[in-house]
Formats: sequence, structure tokens, C-alpha cells
Amino acid sequence: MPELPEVETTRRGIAPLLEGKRIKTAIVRQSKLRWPVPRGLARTLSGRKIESVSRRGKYLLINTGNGHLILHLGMSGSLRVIPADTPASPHDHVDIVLQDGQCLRLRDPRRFGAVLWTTNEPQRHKLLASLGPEPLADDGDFSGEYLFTRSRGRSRQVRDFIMDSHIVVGVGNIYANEALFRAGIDPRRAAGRISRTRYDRLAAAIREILTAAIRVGGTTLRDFSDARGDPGYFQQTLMVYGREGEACKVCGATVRRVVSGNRSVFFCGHCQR
DNA sequence: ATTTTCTCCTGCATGC
DNA sequence: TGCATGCAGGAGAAAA
Repeated sequence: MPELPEVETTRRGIAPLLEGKRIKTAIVRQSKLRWPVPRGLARTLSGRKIESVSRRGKYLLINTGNGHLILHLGMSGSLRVIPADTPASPHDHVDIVLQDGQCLRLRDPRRFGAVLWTTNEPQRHKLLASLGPEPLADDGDFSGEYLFTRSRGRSRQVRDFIMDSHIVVGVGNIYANEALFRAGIDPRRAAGRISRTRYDRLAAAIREILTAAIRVGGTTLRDFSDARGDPGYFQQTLMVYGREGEACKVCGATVRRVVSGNRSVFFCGHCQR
């Protein structure tokens, strides 16, 4: 499931293969994604040159100089750069065909992903305008102090709080659970009832977990693969996620799972308070 | 204003 | 073996 490390891994994989290249056309085999793929995408993109590939949260931004393609991988999306004549599989929904014979191919079985186009500054786009800070940026916007301030008066569980992209981007269920374990915080605790000191630990834990995951190419549980089709390896490092009933790697207590908001929360009742 | 629930979708695991 | 059921979850939209 693409969270920030998987999206960043994808970005690093595709960027050098796309930047400086000119787009020949686009092929849309399935336009029903999270939102409809814009009509006339082929005409819109034809002839444009890709200047850069960047990321904002879990969104990938392909800059063509006078317009941006906004991509989201949703739950099951993956991107590869492959020869344009490679036969398409059933879930290969969109190709961005390059003039050099390669294409950027989006595969997304569950179709929660998105392909959008904007001619405005992407940061102004409705979906990006109200996003929280980047946890790995060094601009100082993301910190324990920030989380502490934003959480005052909030009753929701801290796990849900840090998964809210309007609070901080890029943290999905896997890394939320892992960061909370690393910080020693019970994921069910109310966000507004956690001290400044503990939020310092949590902010640091989020950065460390995301950085470590990027280093090994992200987490592959079912279907994530990078731009070359290779899986990530962070799943070998997971301390609590998906480990219900197994022994905590730190204290040996049994890792618990409870369902909250239709999502599994994994934690060690001994290490996390 | 904040929080919770619903919704989109398919593949895979489970159970009768 | 086959079918029904449930679960996974990013995140906007709607409901509470």
C-alpha cells in the first residue's frame, strides 16, 4: 500500500527516466479511477516535455512546464517505465507514451488511484492546498511542537490523528502503527492528551521510520513494486504491523490487534502506553 | 468545528 | 470444488 516511502521510491525510480523526455501521447484504457481521468488527455499532453517529477505527500507531480500531471497511487497503484509496445495487463489503466519509445504505465487493480491535470500551480490544487507539512522536509514545519499544538482539544485517537493528511502527509496505517510503537505511545490514546515531550518522540519516530523505509525501497505486503517492478524490503523490519499474536521484538509480550475505524491497530500493550 | 461513517474497487484468505 | 463472506485501506464526501 503506497504510503510516503513507496511513493518516494517510485518517484526516484521514474524521475531519471522521464525528465527531459518529450511526451508522444497518452493511452487511457480505463478512465474510472478515484476521479475520472481527464478527457482528451492524449491531446493535452502530446508534445509536452517533462521538466521534473516531484512529490507532495502521496501525490506525484509531473511538471511539463505549463501544466502538471497529478498522480496518486491509491491503495494498489504502481508505476513503471517500460517499452511502449509492452502488452498491457487487465489493470494497466493509463500509459504516458514518450517519444523515445518508452512509456510510463500506471497499474492499479483497486482503482483508488488518480490521474489529474492542472494548469495552475499544483500546490493550489484543491487536493493539495490544505495538506499538512512534509515530515521529511527540513523546513522545520513538522515537529513535536507542531503536533502538540495541532492536537490540543482533539479527542480522536492519535493513530487516526497522524494518519490525517491535513495534519501531516504521507503516514498511512503501516507507518502510523510503526511510529507509535517506536515512540512508545498507545495508538488508541486521545491525541489531545499526549504531552509535548511525547510528541517530540513521535515526530522523531515518524521521520526515522519513513527514512528507514525509503532506504530499503518501501514496504511490500501484497502488491507494491517500484519503477523496476521490484518489491521493497521494509516489511522485514516491521515491529507491530501485521504481527498480531506474535511476540513483541522488544519485550516478548504478545502483539495485539484491535479494529478502530474499520482499520487494524497493532501495538504492544507493554511497550506502548 | 470536529469526528465518524460511508464510499469507491479488486484480490486474496477464510469458512461452510 | 465452489460460492458467499470478510478484510485490506487512502482519503474525499457526507453525515452526525
